[in-house]
Amino acid sequence: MGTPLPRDPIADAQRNWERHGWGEVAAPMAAITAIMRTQQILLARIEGVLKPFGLTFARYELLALLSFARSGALPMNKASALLQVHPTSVTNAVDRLEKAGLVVRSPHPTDGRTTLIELTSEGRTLAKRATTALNNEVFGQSGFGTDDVEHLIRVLGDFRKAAGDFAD
Amino acid sequence: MGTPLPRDPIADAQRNWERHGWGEVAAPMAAITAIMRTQQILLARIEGVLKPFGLTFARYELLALLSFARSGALPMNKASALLQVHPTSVTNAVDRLEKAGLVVRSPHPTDGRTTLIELTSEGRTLAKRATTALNNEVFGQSGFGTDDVEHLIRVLGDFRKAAGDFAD
DNA sequence: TCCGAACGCTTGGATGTCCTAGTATATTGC
DNA sequence: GCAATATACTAGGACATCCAAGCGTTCGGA
Repeated sequence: MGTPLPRDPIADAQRNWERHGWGEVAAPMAAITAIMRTQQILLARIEGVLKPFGLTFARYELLALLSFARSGALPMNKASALLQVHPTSVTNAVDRLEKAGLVVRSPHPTDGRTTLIELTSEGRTLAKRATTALNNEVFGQSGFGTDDVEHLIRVLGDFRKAAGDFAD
Repeated sequence: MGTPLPRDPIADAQRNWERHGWGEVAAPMAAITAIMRTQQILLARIEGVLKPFGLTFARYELLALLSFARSGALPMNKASALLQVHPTSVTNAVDRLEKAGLVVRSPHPTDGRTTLIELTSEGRTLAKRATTALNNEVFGQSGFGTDDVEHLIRVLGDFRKAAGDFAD
């Protein structure tokens, strides 16, 4: 977005919270705000890597999910649940992926309500290439130390579980 | 989005990554994906609390920022830099806040290019009330332990600094 | 058996984010 | 002093997300 700021704006916000009598919740506020900002940075990096492939993160996630499905196909509601996004978001992504020839919609063999999303061979190839790029350029250079990665996985996993994402 | 999944989809993705020969980057991938999902959950909670006030998170952030400015006013480019969003996003937020009577635009006294955003008294009052609600209903019940909060602030702070957010 | 409730997907609308381009004002350099 | 460059904001467009509604299909209890 531009040049680095002279000081960390989130640390400033934390101090402001404390100064206004909200010391009790200043730290969680800062942590949550940091998560929001970190997500924004990571998303920008990911989108940057995917752009040459004509993909966005939302579309890539769907392609990757399908590529791990045994048959290369999944019902739309299943994809919605696994990606944890609203069904209309999946409809949107499938529309565009289908237009790009990366997936096709097909009717469910036994349930007339359900639509299956199926990877085309182009889709499978592109998913592989995009995954390689993301692994090399983003996940392989996350900037997080090994211990920190483990800690994040644990802490955020507990949070997601408590939020009702999964039973496990 | 619905019922909890039987298993953690991110842990599954991590296993898929390992199974396909990407063991080296499977953990960072899982950590990053967890950050994306956690952000989504937190944002939904925040928006839920702000909805009764007629605010979204983007608009709230701008109100809060202004409420901490000595004069209750900031140039748009300053707000854009501090909130770390694109200038057009600030334009968008100000348009809506101004329509709601919470802020007003005024010309900069010495620089004809610059527009100042100024809190109205309604804006200041609403910011206070919304902050109280967020502190009580979100930040005060984040679900993160004290140690984890400190760890998140440190790890994500290092990450943001390395990403060029601030010099400090 | 059959009708109401539940489920699955899509359409339309509101928001937010970013990018690109355009207009106006300031600053800089010759 | 004036032209070239830089800065500040806004308009228009592409995407993504969610919610509310509508339509068709399936399930379940009387």
